[in-house]
Amino acid sequence: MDIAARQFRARGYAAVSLRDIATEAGMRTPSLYYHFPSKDDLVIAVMNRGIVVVREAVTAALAALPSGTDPFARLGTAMRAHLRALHGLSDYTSANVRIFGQLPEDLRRANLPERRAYQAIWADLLSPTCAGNPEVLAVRVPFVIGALNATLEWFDPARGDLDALADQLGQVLLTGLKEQGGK
Amino acid sequence: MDIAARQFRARGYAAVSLRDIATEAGMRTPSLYYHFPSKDDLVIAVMNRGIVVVREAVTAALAALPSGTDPFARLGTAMRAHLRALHGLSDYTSANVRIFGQLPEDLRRANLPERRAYQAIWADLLSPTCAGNPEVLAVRVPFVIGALNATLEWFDPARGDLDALADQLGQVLLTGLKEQGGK
DNA sequence: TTTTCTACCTAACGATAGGTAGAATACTTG
DNA sequence: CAAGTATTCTACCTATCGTTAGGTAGAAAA
Repeated sequence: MDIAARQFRARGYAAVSLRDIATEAGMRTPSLYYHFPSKDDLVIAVMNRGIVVVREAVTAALAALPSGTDPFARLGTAMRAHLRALHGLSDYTSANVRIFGQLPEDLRRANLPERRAYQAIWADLLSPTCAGNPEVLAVRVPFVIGALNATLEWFDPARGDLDALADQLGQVLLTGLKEQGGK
Repeated sequence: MDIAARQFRARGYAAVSLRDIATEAGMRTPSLYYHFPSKDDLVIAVMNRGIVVVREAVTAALAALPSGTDPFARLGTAMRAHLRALHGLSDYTSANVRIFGQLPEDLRRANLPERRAYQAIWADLLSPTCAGNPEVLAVRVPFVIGALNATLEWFDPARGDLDALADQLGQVLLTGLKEQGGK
């Protein structure tokens, strides 16, 4: 599964064949079928773990905060934890974000329960910013998650500081572009 | 190309075969080869047009503004035009955003010149928010474009008002989440 | 000692992919 | 109308895909 996640992340869902995965794992293709009944089951397992990993990372980071922490500080912490999971922790979360849009609909549906559970965390985090307006919340939750996930397409943690990125994005999302972005 | 863009947008790059495109176009697969020398050439043409379309839409919207318009009003106008191109105008831009991450590296590289030209527009728009700090600008440009593009994964223009979305996202991006999102 | 399980193997299947060769048809122009 | 060009056709190729069938060596359990 580690190998599958790495390859899915790097090259996409359809472009990675079971042969590719088996080769890197040092075995023959059909041997994979001892561990997974089909490619679909393998990819579902990778996808679900991707959400579990990031959810655990975010909840752990929030739990480490002193109780009564300012809602905006909690948001910043969650953003940082999410970005870390995306760019550093493992390939599962990044693989999930990368290939979710490439999956046929039934595979996507299989990942929806995990995704909804994760979105619920962000709904809690963001509801203080929405004045109890559910329509605003319903937009802000996917928007923030989507904006963070989109960094996967352009930010390279090998060439830039992940913490600096988290700081900058936290500032933009919390205080807006009108706030000058200086040192 | 219209049909190819629609299918790429809906089902991804690898999942769409030349047979699918030809069938919907009312012809046989080899007939496509009269118009495009390969699938790669077809997809490159679609990808490039996708950026051209959104760039023209944004520059036209900006040109229609009275001269001397406030930089933040210009930003809001550009965001709205970008979202319109993504969700309404044509399938080329949405296809581009959807499948760019799925393409093999050489095809992605073929689209980079257009993408860079489009990013230059946003660099101009955003530089007033960065106090002349090039590192901040280098983060904010892809961040804003990526955040807008990410709406493609969760917003359905058939079930929500695109203008309302543009208003909300403009507010969040310009003034931040700390600004309560009310009516 | 007999049986079952684990973790792989080789060989091959049907389906589908992008692509090619060359004949047939449609359209335009002298 | 004839010639030539533009477009689409039929028929086929090779490569690769996910998957299945059937088997094997060795460890674990009965």
